[in-house]
Amino acid sequence: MGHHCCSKQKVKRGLWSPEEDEKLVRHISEHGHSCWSSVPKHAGLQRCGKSCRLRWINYLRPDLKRGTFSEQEERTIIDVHRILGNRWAQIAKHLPGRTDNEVKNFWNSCIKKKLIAQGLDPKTHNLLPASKTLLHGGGAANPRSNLAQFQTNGKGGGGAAPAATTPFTISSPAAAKAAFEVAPAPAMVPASLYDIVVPSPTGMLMAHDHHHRAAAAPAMPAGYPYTDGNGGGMLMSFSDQNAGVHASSMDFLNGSSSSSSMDHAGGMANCNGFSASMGAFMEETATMWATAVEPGMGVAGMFVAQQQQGLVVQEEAVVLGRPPTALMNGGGSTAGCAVVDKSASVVEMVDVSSAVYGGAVAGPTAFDLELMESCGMFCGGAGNAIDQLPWDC
DNA sequence: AACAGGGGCAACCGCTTGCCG
DNA sequence: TCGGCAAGCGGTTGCCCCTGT
Repeated sequence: MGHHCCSKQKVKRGLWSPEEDEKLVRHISEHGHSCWSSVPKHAGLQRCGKSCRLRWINYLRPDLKRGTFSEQEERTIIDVHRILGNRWAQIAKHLPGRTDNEVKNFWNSCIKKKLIAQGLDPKTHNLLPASKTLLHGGGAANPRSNLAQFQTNGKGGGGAAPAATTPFTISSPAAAKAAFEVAPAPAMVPASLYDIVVPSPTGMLMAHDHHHRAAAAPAMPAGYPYTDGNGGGMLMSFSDQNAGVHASSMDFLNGSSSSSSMDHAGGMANCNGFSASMGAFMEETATMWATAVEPGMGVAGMFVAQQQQGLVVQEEAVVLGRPPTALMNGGGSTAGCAVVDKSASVVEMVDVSSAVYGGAVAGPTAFDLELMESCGMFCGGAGNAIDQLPWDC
């Protein structure tokens, strides 16, 4: 069955010839494509408008990158896919010059197989059952759960598609707390794809800030793009304009924070277990954001204060009662801060001049709200298990 | 050299969404 | 509010090419 638009006319199907390509390119460069259904007629093509549109978007557009995917692109796809699932168009938006079709094909033909080969379920990014059995067999007990363990013990795990594609499976603080506390020995996250291997049995995907926990923090691997080279890792910061300046740093690895703002931001009572679980969740989100945002995309979506310079700024802000942004002028090679006005649903980004961005951003910028929404952050979005978190915001 | 099988990729199909009258 | 149309999107198909036998 052809397209409804195709049924009205005799259209050619199959591969496009160079002549057809040339006609389409010439027509669009001269007249644009205000209405795709009229393009084939005006361009002199025996194709349906839909086919023309696809050909243009996936192949003829001048801004397409083409060629093999870089390691960074691959990592981005994996990280964003872990959050968004098979939303190829959304994923492709984080890869300039790549189309959803290209990303989808690359995933199906390459990444998917790599994940499976490493014992990961490409849908959930969890360890496959066989791998879990193998890895959980005699592992040493460690209360610090890694991502795979965290997800495995959440409510979703597998089964129905929505849950399966949802990277976060906390159904409630209590459930998360329980899941976290009874978590069996963690398994190592298979190496190479996530590119972060810590030399400890914890298998954490990300180290935490060594400014606080230098002795305990696992070192980040050399070359990991979001570290300071001193072993420091990710750090998330929150501030609440309603409550005055209220910045905090989160120590995800150890399930604690330098202030109570995590619970405050979550709109719930203090709960150590939840803080730990929430930390894992936020860490995951941070990973995705940090990886998904590419230089030069016009999107400065970073909710992560990075490395110790950022931490110092945040802490100083608390002490001085000044917005952390006021303390971030110069001196740090990498610093970032997000200011969140929950009541007005406004998120401002300020100065994220890190290697991640290639120094492309300076001054207030727009946060990647679309991505946040996709992730179901801040009670937004629908269809994501994270929505079920009783966040009061 | 011929054939079979598999992988990769371009294109298609059909459902969903958004816009407009 | 509803229906029609166009665009967007994800899943699937089928062709082509490469590699192994």
